[in-house]
Amino acid sequence: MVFDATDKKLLEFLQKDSKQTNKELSNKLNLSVTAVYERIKKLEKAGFIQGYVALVDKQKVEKNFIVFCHIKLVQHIQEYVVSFEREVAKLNEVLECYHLSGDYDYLLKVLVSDMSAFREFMVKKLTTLKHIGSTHSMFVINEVKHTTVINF
Amino acid sequence: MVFDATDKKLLEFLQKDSKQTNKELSNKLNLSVTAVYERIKKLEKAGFIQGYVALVDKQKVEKNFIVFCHIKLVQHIQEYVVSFEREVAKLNEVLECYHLSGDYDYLLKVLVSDMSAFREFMVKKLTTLKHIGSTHSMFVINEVKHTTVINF
DNA sequence: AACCATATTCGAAATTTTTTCTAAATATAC
DNA sequence: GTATATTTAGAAAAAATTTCGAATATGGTT
Repeated sequence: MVFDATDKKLLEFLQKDSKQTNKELSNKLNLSVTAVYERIKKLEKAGFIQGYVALVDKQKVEKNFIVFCHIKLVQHIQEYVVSFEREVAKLNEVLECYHLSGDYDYLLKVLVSDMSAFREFMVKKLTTLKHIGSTHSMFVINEVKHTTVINF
Repeated sequence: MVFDATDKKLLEFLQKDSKQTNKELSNKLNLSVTAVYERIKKLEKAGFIQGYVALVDKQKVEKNFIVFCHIKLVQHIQEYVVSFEREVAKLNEVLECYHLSGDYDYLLKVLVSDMSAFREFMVKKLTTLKHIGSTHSMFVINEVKHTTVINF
């Protein structure tokens, strides 16, 4: 599939605001409404666009306490890895989970309402997962930047 | 503003797929199309919904190399903090930046195409920022989970 | 350069969705 | 219990998306 400069610009715009009309986009791209429409469908079908979502204000819904958790597994065998990854992905509080190089095996981004909710999460959910060795938590004092926009 | 169980469900649906029509949402919520419409407008105006975006597949656009960077400032004075935060937020490769408690001051989530692009980013952009003391990079082997959906 | 096959583009029409409007129903406050 | 908002619903209007056929451009081949 061809993916030209116009497609790039289109993805740029849609990543910033997906509620723009095709007419608005057609003006910005100097194209017809239909051309914009066809390009978007092409990008969707080719899998460039994974989906469209509403972004919710964390503060408004009282989920404003972010914690990054480093996690080591007791042992690095296949079965433990697969099982841990499957179970951790199910936890709603875990927004992101990465398998890392370096001293720790995993990095989790956890979102809860406050410190007491985090304690609850640790005791009731995280530490009850099988095969976990040690954990190390880092608390976020301030979110300086957070974007879903990928530049390319 | 009142924010009831129906609003919660509505935000849940919109966080997963913002391209659903109000008619589809009205079926899921047992409401009329207009009721859904009014609730969405209310949530937008009250700031619960920050915006609507398209999510792009990292692999497709060849930006699939994630690095978490810990950063220490040379000194923790107001001027350095403000200046660093302003400058780091401008960098396109930096998707997220957090001011942290603990051993390191900041945690950055950096997205680039590959290791050589990361080296370029470190040398040309990150380490040229003023007031940076030390950095420590952790490379992502695998993204186990990544969601923009906040559960509440 | 001429040719073909494939892609993309355009404008108009058809369809669908959003938005507005009015009135009825429901809830809230006094 | 009555008055005042707020929410809801259905219909109509406005706007957007989607489809369609034809024109234009693009890339590869001879």
